[in-house]
Amino acid sequence: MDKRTHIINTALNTFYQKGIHSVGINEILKLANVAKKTLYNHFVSKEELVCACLELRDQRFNEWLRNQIADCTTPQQVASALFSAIASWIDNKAPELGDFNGCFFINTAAEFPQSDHPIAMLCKAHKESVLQLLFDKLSHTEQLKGQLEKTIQLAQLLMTLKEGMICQARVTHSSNTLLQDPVLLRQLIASSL
Amino acid sequence: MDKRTHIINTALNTFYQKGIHSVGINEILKLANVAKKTLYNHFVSKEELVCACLELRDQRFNEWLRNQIADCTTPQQVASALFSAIASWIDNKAPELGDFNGCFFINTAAEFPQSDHPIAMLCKAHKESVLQLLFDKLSHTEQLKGQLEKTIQLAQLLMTLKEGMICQARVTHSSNTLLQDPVLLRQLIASSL
DNA sequence: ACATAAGTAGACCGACTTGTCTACGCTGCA
DNA sequence: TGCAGCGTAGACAAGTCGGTCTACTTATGT
Repeated sequence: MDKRTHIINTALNTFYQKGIHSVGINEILKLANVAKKTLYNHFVSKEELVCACLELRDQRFNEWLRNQIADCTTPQQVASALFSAIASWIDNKAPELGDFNGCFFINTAAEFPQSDHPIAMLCKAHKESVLQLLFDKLSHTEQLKGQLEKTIQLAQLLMTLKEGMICQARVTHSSNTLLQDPVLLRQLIASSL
Repeated sequence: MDKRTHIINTALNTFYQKGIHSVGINEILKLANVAKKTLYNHFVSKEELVCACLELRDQRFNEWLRNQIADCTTPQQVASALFSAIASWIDNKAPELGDFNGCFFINTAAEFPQSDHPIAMLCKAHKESVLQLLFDKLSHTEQLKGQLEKTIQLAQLLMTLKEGMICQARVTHSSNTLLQDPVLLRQLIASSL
């Protein structure tokens, strides 16, 4: 396999499970069975490696989410698919995303509080791209066609609920089945239509 | 002032703004104008100091939140007060909680991923105590008296929305006014009654 | 066949980390 | 008066970090 992508894969897994500051370059080298020179041949610094990990994660997560909501044609279906997808991820039934350890971007942003830091900016960019993804999907439904304002509102609401689910699960180490209740879901959607 | 609490105050402010791993003991010593021996006279290690910070923060945050929802007598009022309180915190209008930098407990938990670590357990405990606080308040309202199951559900939902608001604001550096819309709020509550 | 590139193993550097220890100053109490 | 006890200032130990560098090996392409 390509050395570069192999390094990024190993680093992403390790960073996601243990955080950035807690993982040294040497640990990644051992896990990847790669010499230090090889790593610094592909990346000028640890920071650049972290950025590559964030980009890969962004790509993978968005693709996964896009697939999860691919077949939805109504806002209700989008919301239902979204929340059950997140729930299955929390329950470690989404192997593409690795063992659940919260949102990699929120975790990483917590370690780099300066908002102008390149790493923090990538975390922000990810959240914007996910919001865009939800917005696009919702805006193609019959119920929301042409209703820009309401579509934005609903996408925002879904994002907030998604983040809440993930963060709660991360800290409490248990998944919240609340948002899979179809009755509650219908009410939630109704409030934005 | 008592040296010990002065150290904890300084440490809490600094850790909250910059994260735990990014802040060395020496930085705290300088900011607090305190000798190293004094610090290690009160705390056996950095970890113990971090724990003291978490406990102080838990105390302050819960007291603040309790005050914010003190006068509420209906679930709608609780939800409304909760979300506008969080929004004002995000907009740096809650001086008791310091300059907004997300949830200290979620940020800290992200830096200590091992769930059995004392620090991670304090973070989890905080979330449970906040949930309990909301549950207690809701269970004293006329509308939810005796309805244990529905009360738990609504408290959970409010928690999820609260976490979502905070995490989103942390990463995107902007507050989301969506949850202050009374219409949406009424629908939300209605789904749990 | 041989040059060039890319790999390995790991010593090494300087900066930084937590935590200990020495030497000394101030204050309050018997 | 004298002696604990708590404080300051900061050197120091022991270890980790990111990153560089040397010396050597392997693979590839003309």
